[in-house]
Amino acid sequence: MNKDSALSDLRAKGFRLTKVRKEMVRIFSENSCPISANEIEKKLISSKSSANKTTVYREIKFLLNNGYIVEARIHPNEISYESAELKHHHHLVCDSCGSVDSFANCIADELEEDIYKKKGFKIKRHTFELYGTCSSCERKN
Amino acid sequence: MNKDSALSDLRAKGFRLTKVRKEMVRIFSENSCPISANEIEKKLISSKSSANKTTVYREIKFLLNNGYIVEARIHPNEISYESAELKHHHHLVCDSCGSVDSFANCIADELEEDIYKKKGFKIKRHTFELYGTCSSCERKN
DNA sequence: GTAAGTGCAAAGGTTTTGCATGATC
DNA sequence: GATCATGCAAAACCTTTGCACTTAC
Repeated sequence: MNKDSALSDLRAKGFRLTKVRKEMVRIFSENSCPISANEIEKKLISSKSSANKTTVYREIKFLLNNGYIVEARIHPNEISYESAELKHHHHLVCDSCGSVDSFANCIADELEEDIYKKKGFKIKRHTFELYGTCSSCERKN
Repeated sequence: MNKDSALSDLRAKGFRLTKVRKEMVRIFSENSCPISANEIEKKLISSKSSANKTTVYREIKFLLNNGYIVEARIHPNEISYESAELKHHHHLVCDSCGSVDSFANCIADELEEDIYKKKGFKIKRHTFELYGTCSSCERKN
């Protein structure tokens, strides 16, 4: 998402522009890879805008409910989030080093009509994450 | 998985056939939809073979490590599992009623070579779950 | 009998909730 | 000054670990 347009958008909708909110909007706008509540908390500390974990969770929920960010489940037992404005894509998660790359190929759209016709199931969203070994870890073996 | 072949397989490998293990093998062999530790615990109680949650988790880990079951992440904050012998498939999860259907279409295999050529990333496994509204919930609206 | 499997209690990690305080508009 | 946002403490979840007991072989 674009930081400035998101902020003026939020203001126009009557939401308050607090320190944490502005910082989190900035973090998501500058970050190309999904991040967890824990990582957000660390980034807030680094930028000298530290916030309570509860606040981080509440702000995540706020940005999620208002469509600024989306979920990405790249780690077990931890939900990550990224800007909703990024072009539709999915992730390549390395099992060895944890690095996250992204790729754009996706057939969900093509499946959508087919599955609706066959099963009457209306797809709204989907997850599609690939796990394996990245090139640099592959070279080490 | 086939219950009897799984049990004789386990015996052949020198593992013990305890009550919980036999029951869980049966549950996974008869269940076509992914289930969580919590749901397994309930099924064990129903079949009068109740076991401690810890035991359920340990048995899940055991069956997972030995290749009898696989993970399916269809719910947030909860891991589900299903028989590893089912033909490769993915899930249609209804946001309204929670029902889980499955479908076989998957492009991960086709992507595999392409992504390896382009990025050097070696895909080992993947998630692909579709969320939306099932036909019966769609009719109600 | 010996190892593998179990139960209990306790703890780890992530996420949520209640309530009083503080900041934004 | 009225809400919305925050912090703290506590709790709710899911899952794991340590240790003593029990069971399958």
